[in-house]
Amino acid sequence: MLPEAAMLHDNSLMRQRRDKIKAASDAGEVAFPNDFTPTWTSADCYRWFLEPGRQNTFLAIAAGEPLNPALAPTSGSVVLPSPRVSVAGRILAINVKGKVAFLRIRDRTSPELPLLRKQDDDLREAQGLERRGSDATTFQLYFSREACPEVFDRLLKATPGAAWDGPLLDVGDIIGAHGMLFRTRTGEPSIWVVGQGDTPAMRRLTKSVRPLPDKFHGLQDKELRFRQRYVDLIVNDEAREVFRRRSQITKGVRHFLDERGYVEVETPMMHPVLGGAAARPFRSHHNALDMPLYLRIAPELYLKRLVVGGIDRVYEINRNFRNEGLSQRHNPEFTMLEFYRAYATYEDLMVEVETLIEGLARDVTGGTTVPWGKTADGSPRLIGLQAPFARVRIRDGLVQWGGLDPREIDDETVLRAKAVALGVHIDDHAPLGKVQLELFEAVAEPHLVQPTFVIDYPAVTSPLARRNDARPDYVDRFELFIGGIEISNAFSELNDSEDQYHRFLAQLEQKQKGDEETMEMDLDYIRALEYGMPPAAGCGIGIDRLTMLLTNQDSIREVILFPHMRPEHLSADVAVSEPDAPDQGAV
RNA sequence: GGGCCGGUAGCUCAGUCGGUAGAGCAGCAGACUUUUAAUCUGUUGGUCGAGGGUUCGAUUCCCUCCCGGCUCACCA
Repeated sequence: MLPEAAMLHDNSLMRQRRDKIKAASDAGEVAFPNDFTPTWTSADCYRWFLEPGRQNTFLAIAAGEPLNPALAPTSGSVVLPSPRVSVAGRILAINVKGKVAFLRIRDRTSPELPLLRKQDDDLREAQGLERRGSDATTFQLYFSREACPEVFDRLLKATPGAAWDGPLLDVGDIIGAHGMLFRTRTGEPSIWVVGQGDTPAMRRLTKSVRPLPDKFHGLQDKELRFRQRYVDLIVNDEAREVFRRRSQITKGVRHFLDERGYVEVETPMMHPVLGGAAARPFRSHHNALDMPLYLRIAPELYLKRLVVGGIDRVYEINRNFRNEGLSQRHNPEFTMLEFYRAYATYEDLMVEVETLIEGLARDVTGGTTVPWGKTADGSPRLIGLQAPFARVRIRDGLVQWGGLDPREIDDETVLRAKAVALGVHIDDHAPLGKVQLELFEAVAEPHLVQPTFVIDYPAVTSPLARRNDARPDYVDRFELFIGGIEISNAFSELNDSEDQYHRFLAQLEQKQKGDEETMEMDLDYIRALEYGMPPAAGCGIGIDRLTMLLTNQDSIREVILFPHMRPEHLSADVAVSEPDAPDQGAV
């Protein structure tokens, strides 16, 4: 039985928490209110503490109000005026200590807190105070029974005789609180929670019926982390950081391209004709039109139609779908940036790509040297992302890493023998160019850790790329490898409609030989080219893989919020429905 | 699809050379007026992934299946 299956059933912890909802309802409260407006975020609060004179322990009193005797300063405390603040968030820890209590909450600004805490530490150090030294992503609320006895007894402590004999709050609940800013004896920026008039010190806004995972170890099971990403995001700081960076990356890409005059577009994700890449598609069907459709494997042909239409600089960031195997680096749907630039060559795009990636590394990681996995001795492997990147020709790579003599590069017999010796499988019907490419990938990719543009691609493997003027069997194309994985693929675009037509024909021939990943003839695309596409170059960048690189994650599933999984209910159904099965005897 | 490893409390894990299981956290009861993985005392909680076999007895051994992780192959 899957752990999830068990969780579909109620358990004692959940029953207990549901009873607490009922206790609140019975007391006349709205169980799930939506009338609380936080006025400050946790980051707002932190920044308040960064102001001069607020680094050491102090007690805050509400500005303009008399000192509340319940908030009597401990001996030696400085008293500072504080604004009254309302904050809201999810409780990540409850710590009741006699007649005081501490809650740690998280809100939408929590990712900013580690940096703010560091700034705070720097200020404290400059004044001869101890660094707090914490990278906590939660913000602290302080309660004293004296300041808010009704809240304290009802929400945080057992109250004998109450509808529910115990604290009504649990870790995981979402609360709204009101109070003043102060620093505890240990210097922790906190809110002294205290009500004001009709404003209660604290209210529960949402009850969490399911208990959260272990507060220290978090959620470790990868399957549960991916299936229940919401829980992963609640309890695992690293997961939140990965997706914060992913958002920065896509924003950074858009900013970079927008600044250079590119126009963002959205083209069809359902294609009547398969094209733009070599891959197996997902098939669908339109009922009203009674026609087959493919989920797109690449946006390329539509984007180039737009270049024909006069959008000389165009890009799209969106999903591609490929009906192929799953792996650490492959998800059936993945996010691709493609951009096209008229009057540019693939060499121009190399500069554009290395500038983009260097800039993203700076924006997202703060530098151009990023850690990527570990070296053989266990220390972090470092990748330098400062431009320019290295460039290597496929034939040079075959010589350098494949141990081939330069004269053997065009000898298919020698290459195939080499492939067999290395245990690399290459189709018998593959032409020389494809043999070269596959052999190169086998021998060179492990060496392509530092960013490297691979160039000199054989024309047969690139049916949409422009031929090299001097050597028509080759195309003006590059692939960018970083960390041993392919990050980008780009080429000068073929805009000769007649050549394009014949290359599509060649694809059809490949298909008849049994290749399942060929493109189809796209006559409308040929027609578009016949109107004339300006000379152009285009580039694709795998956003998921780029995110892996800039977050040091070795699996694509760590950078996709909801990676593809087997359907969960197959196993859960068995476990859950068994007691009610109508014909249990007939097995 | 092949190979290797795994599934034990809500979570993180230990354990049982075959005699129906433990810890920490969470929960519950209590103590504690500045904690931050708080601490201390007591305590609840388990169809040991599912089914079958061997056995007096299976969570443990065997078989099948389900689910997952890693890995190889195809692919970006």
